[in-house]
Amino acid sequence: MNGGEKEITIYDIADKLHISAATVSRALQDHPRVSKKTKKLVIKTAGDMGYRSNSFASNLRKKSSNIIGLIVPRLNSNFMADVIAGIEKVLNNNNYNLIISQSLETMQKEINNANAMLVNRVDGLLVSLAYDTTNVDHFEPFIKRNIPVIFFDRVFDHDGCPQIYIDNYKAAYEITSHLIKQGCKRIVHITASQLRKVYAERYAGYQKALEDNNIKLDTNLVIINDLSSEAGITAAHQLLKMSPLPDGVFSANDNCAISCMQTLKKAGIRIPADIAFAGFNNDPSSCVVEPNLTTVNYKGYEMGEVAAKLMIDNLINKDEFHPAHSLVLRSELIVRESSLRVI
Amino acid sequence: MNGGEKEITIYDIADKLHISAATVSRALQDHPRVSKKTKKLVIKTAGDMGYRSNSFASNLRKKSSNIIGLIVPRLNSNFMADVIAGIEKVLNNNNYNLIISQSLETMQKEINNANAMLVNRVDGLLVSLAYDTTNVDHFEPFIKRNIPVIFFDRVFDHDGCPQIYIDNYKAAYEITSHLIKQGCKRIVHITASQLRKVYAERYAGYQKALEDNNIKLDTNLVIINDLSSEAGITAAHQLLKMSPLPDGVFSANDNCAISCMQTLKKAGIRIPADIAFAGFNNDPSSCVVEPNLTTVNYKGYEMGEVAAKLMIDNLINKDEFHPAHSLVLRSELIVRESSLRVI
DNA sequence: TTGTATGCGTTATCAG
DNA sequence: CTGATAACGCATACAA
Repeated sequence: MNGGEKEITIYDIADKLHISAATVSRALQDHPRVSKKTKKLVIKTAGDMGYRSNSFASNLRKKSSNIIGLIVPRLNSNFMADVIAGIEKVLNNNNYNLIISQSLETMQKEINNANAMLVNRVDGLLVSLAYDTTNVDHFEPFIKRNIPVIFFDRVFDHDGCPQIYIDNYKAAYEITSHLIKQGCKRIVHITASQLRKVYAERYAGYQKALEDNNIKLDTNLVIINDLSSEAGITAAHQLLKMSPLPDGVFSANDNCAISCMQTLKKAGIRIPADIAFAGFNNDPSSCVVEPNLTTVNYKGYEMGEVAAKLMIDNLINKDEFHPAHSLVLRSELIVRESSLRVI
Repeated sequence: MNGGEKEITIYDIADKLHISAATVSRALQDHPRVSKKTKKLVIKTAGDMGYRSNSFASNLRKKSSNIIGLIVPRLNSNFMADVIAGIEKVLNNNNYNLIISQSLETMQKEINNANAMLVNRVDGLLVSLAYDTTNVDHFEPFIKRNIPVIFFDRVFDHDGCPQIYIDNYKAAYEITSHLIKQGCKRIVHITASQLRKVYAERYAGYQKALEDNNIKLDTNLVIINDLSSEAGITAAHQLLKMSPLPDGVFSANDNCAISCMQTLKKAGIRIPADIAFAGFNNDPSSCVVEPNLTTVNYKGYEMGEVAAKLMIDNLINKDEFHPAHSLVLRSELIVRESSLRVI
């Protein structure tokens, strides 16, 4: 019972104009070997008759959908919203559409989503992995079929899958070094699942900075959680129980840093005098919180654009040989009051 | 050149098992009139052969895509990210997929997006309108074809299109009354395009609250912009030039309220003593800013869930008669320090 | 420049 | 319970 009247097809247009369906099809595609006059007539008639091209039939014939799939851990984060906005803009400008789903940080749902994308016959897949994803076998069916799979942010090493990310190691090294320069000696690091390279590398950068400054790594100062606001509050309570009190915190995201900082402030801790703080992401809230949060600027929008552009390039030059080149985007340390000690 | 080997079809499975393609098709759909044994065998063989159902062909036959379209003004806002997360969850649980696009607040792009959705043959469309959309003719092709169009948040009155929103008039009335009770007499209202009912009704609620408290509306105190952070800064400078200085601000979103508040604070204005503040949305930043911002809690996630559920209901009972009922969701005033004056 | 004919892979109808 | 067959609407190879 879909729609009162029957849908118009190219045959209906052909009948009306006493030409063949093939010509109508060609005219609608702006095929070079159709006279200007017929094209104009066909397009006008199509409009008048309320024709809409049937993408099912067209896709079936062409074996491509012009749809790109996107699988992310969560849709509702500032960072991811920016990424998606960037992706959508680029795809839309290139006449591709975007179909999205979230894994909610579980590998099982990520697998289900991947299968749905496979059945929906996306022309390419953009992926940022869930916390607990241990392998990427669920993307093999795409790779086997030469459907490009591009990882961004939460990436995975796989031959044939380009990756887009920032130099997390370097950024973490810089931010930790900065804290040390501000006089911090007992720096807590709050991070998430070490299965994800982003977090493992931030941790590694933190370690290296300590080492280069002759500070021994104290694993009691490393807290692994899910970097949520709630986790930040819990972490704050953990910190308060440490003795001596840490004098610095480097959280792997702003969200967690902010709630942790606020909880500590309520407990009477002075930021940055007692404990200096640094986050990661440059969330809007990072320059709302007082004192403003030192962080790493890490533009989601740009990452989305770059990922989508790389996808488009891959699809356009599908026949040519493509080394799976990866892209490392720039990030920058933004020093704000939360880590600045007046000396 | 898509994929090295040929894609497996139900015919290949049929050949291998020496049964008909029809039986394979039925088995894969778990059709009741297929023996358990055949079903099991077919499903196993399909898996072994690396079969994936061809949704193009299937959709072509069934004339439905199981895809829902979503058009929003911007993807990267806290509110919208929550909405989308809610929508995706519900759709995914019901085996529908989500295809999204953003109008970037322009009607022209909204029209283009709508056309793309039409060609992509979405089974239903969820829409939140751009600032400058003056009519909804571009959704007529859907309505004509009985494809459900549901408006949420930035809605439009149209017979046959359900709407989901909150009572903006009431919320604005409450928040303005609250400011008045705190002693505010010259309350600035910052809002956006009055083409959008959400903003027009908030403005109306503001006016009504003034009126009920015998405060004369002063249109010089009403600022219309795009509610961005930048607009908040500009608004702050406008406020500073007003004399006498206003003693309250009700901004139609938190984002703008926060940047305005921060700018005023830097200029030496005390919040709430000199100027009391209230926003709208309950953005995460609203409880990070100091003083914490009084606002209206307005859960995007729930709105997304409700919209998606209504869509699913519509699609499942497509044959039955459906009055285009609308839904008004609950919202609540959250009073925080930004508007609390110690008396 | 246009027309003819065919197949893309399913699902649904009908018959057994 | 299973099989044969006919659409679904379009794009393209081939013919004219």
